[in-house]
Amino acid sequence: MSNASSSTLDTPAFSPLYLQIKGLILQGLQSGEWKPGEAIPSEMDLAARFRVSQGTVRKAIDELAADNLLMRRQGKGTFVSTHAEQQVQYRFLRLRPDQGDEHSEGPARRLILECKRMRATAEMARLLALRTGDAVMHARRVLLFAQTPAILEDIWLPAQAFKGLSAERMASYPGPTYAMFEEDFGVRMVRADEKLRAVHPNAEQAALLEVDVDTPVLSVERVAYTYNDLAMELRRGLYRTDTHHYRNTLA
Amino acid sequence: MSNASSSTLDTPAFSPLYLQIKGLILQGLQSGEWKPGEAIPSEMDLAARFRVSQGTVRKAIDELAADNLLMRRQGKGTFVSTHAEQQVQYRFLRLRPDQGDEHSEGPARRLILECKRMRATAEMARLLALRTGDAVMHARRVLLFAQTPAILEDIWLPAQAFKGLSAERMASYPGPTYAMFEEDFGVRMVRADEKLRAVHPNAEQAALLEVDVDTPVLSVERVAYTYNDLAMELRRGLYRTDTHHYRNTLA
DNA sequence: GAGTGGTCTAGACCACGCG
DNA sequence: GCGTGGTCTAGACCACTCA
Repeated sequence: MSNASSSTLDTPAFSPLYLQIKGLILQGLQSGEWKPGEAIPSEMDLAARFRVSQGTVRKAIDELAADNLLMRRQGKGTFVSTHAEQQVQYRFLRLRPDQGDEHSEGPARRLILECKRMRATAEMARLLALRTGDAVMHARRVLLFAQTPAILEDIWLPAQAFKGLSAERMASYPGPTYAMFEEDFGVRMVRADEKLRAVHPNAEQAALLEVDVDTPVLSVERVAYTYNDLAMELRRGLYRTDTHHYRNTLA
Repeated sequence: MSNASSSTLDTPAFSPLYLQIKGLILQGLQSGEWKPGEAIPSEMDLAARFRVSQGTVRKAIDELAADNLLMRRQGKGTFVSTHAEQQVQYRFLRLRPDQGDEHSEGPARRLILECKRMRATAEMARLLALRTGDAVMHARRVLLFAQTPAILEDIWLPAQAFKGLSAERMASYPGPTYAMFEEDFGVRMVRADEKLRAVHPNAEQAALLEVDVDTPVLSVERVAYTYNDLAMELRRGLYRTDTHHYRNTLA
């Protein structure tokens, strides 16, 4: 493995071996060479393939595991992370009941209110790295915990990557929506940014959440990214926080 | 370095060497052997002291650095993290202006409204691992960005660890409050949990934030911990989110 | 027992900061 | 030029999984 050197620039773009290996493994993940839930080759195999020592491969995998892109399991192998079959379903959902542990309420019920094609507004285009007017899929749904509406969400997706998405599929898929995105469209969300605000719902939103229009609700704007920081989803949610709260840990 | 073995339990409490080393370094941090901002001994020195190889010390330090307890600086050494002199001031503050980068507004202005001793309520006691009625310090303050009130905060601290805290000191200290806690009281906050809700301010809160009582604001309850998961601060904040938002990243 | 990841070591060399 | 952390290697052994 040679160094990515001899650039014409002054900045040598010098990169340690293990970061180059990390990039190569990342390429395999992006290209779909290894799919979510599958095992990647053993450290020894990768070391032989890339002509480096096992320790160097290990350091690359360590970082990818720290980023939640890979999961190591001693004695078994290293696996591509997935939103399915993960002990914690809803990996990106931070809403927790005030009483009781994590999700003592069981899985959420979903009501799909809408799912149709539309054209991206200027702001959607900006956030999703599209052009204004590009086709996007728009879905609207309500999540209920313990028979009570808790979340109203609008989801926008680049139509090109999500051909064939339907309300029926969203309603019938058992498990997290992000797991369905992996299974049906090969799109794995690896990271997301959220902006939170306290707002009042409008009349329509209030009705769907079964609250008064003067009940404060938590507005959550999320942009989710797949490999290589490519934005693939815009989500605007309203969370009821009268019986739940948004939990966060700072370190 | 021997293994922490021969327990009477079935569970061997077996721990890899590097984790034991990590624990020993943590002890040094807790005990104040190395203070925030100072350098700890070099990897070679620590390896000699603990009778292990440099690689084992390195792995222990790697984890402590990943936890933000230590900062590595190539060519210089490894330093104890601090809330002061950190490029990002306000490490635990997630409020960001809607326009402009991080804190284009410059440092916040602080108004200290109150700072006095009181007795812990049952809930404070529970969150701070005290007993109901134990002495706590209570401070109330307003933070202003760009001359506009943005945050109203109540802070409660175990009085025993914060003897001598005064409104004057809080107002005059240049830099983050958490840095003052380190400097004046030797208390370093390493982690915090937050619970967020959308609420309405009461009349007093609304007046202090210069908003109407029917303006939704973001309620942020924070419990901050020092080494060893010891709770040392309860903070209840109200954030205005009309010109700012709470930013979070999920991975 | 074979194969996987996990730990530990020892040694070589590189990149950076500073006197 | 020296000391620091950063990278890379090679080899040994341990712990876990599964056939």
